[in-house]
Amino acid sequence: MGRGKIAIRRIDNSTSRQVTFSKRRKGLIKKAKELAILCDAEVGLVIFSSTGKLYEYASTSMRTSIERYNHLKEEQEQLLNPPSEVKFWQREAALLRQQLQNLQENQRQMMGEQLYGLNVKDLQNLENQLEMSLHGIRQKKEQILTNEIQELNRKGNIIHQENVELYKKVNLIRQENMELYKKVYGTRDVNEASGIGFIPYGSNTRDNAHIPIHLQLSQQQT
Amino acid sequence: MGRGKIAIRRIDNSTSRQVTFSKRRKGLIKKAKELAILCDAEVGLVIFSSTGKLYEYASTSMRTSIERYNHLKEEQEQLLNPPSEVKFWQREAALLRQQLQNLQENQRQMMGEQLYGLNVKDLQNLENQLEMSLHGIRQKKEQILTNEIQELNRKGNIIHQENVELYKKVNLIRQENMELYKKVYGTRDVNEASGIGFIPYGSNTRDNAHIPIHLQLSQQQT
DNA sequence: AACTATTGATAAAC
DNA sequence: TGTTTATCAATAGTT
Repeated sequence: MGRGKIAIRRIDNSTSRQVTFSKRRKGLIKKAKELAILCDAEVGLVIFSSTGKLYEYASTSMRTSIERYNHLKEEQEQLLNPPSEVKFWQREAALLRQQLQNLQENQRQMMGEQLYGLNVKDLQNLENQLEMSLHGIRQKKEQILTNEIQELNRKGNIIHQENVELYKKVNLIRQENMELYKKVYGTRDVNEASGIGFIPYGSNTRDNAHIPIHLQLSQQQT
Repeated sequence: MGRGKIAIRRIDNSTSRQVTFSKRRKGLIKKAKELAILCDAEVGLVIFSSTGKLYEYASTSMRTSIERYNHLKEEQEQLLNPPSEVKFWQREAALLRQQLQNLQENQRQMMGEQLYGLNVKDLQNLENQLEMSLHGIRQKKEQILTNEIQELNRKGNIIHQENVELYKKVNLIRQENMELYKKVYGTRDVNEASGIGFIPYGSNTRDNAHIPIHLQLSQQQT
């Protein structure tokens, strides 16, 4: 693919060899990336130029890929060896990897991706499952809210009770105060003189002192 | 590049994902090979399919490439560390690699490849160098041949001397024999009766018994 | 480094 | 998995 085709053998001219290296290296890494993304594969690529410079690409991380490669190779070499403890862990890892994959598959479908290949029944099941999940989640949420409201009501009532008690005390003290005032200044109109009036219980502007005050909910809604 | 272009994101359909994986994996490995050959690079490539299967390509060997990668990475990490014995060997290795490369370059030119970019003077030098080499080689070869010829001549002379001695002995014995024959059978023609003639020294068909026989050379010529 | 004519890779279909 | 074909992408040679 170019102005002309070239034979696949070492390019003699060092300049054009370097140019080609630069171009093709870029292309190779791009293709490696695409493979990893398109096909959900793990790709590790190292390139040493003829001058010893390193270029690399890894879809996850080079360390991880190399480790995985080494483990796999060791595994292959152990096919003839006596079954050891290693085998157990290898199976364990394979199992976990499988589980992880299933889980991912599931989650992808739950997220509404990767629906290709599912028939109506599958989709119905998925829908039902999602609805059940949703129902459970809403129920849980409502219960939490209900509990919180109840708790707030309880606290509100307690505070209201305290409030009533306090009003009573205040009025008692005012009356005592008024008696003392009369003894000191005579029978003049006490209210006008002091500016401090008797406040009967239940004279709030809001006429709701009997019912608990509904406090603002502290929980944020998502 | 295909019937239609596709977005670079995970392919949902697992069947076509596998098909694409197979095709692109093949293509990627091909391109990796080409890069290695065309540009004289060392390439290592590992691919794990989403099912965990390993596919790999290495222009030299995967172990080698991984080792080289690890060493290089360690080297990079040591840029901040105190200069150690490792540094020395790293430089040594770099030096050797450079030397190796120069040598390869040289040899390639000596082999008549990679002559691009050389001017007439370079070419003349190269030619002179080659001619000097050739001269030395021929001289060496001729000396070996000369020595061999001398040695053969020496051996030939010895054999010839032995031969002469043997002839003399044979004739002496024949004469003894003839004397005995005469005593037994009288004066009849001894030669016709026995069929055994007197062979005088020097009566060879080839009249070269005096000069050493030039034996066939055992050395093969290249 | 930018530009194209070409070849090569590959997506889709079978 | 292999083959075919239409199309897009990579790149060899050039400026």
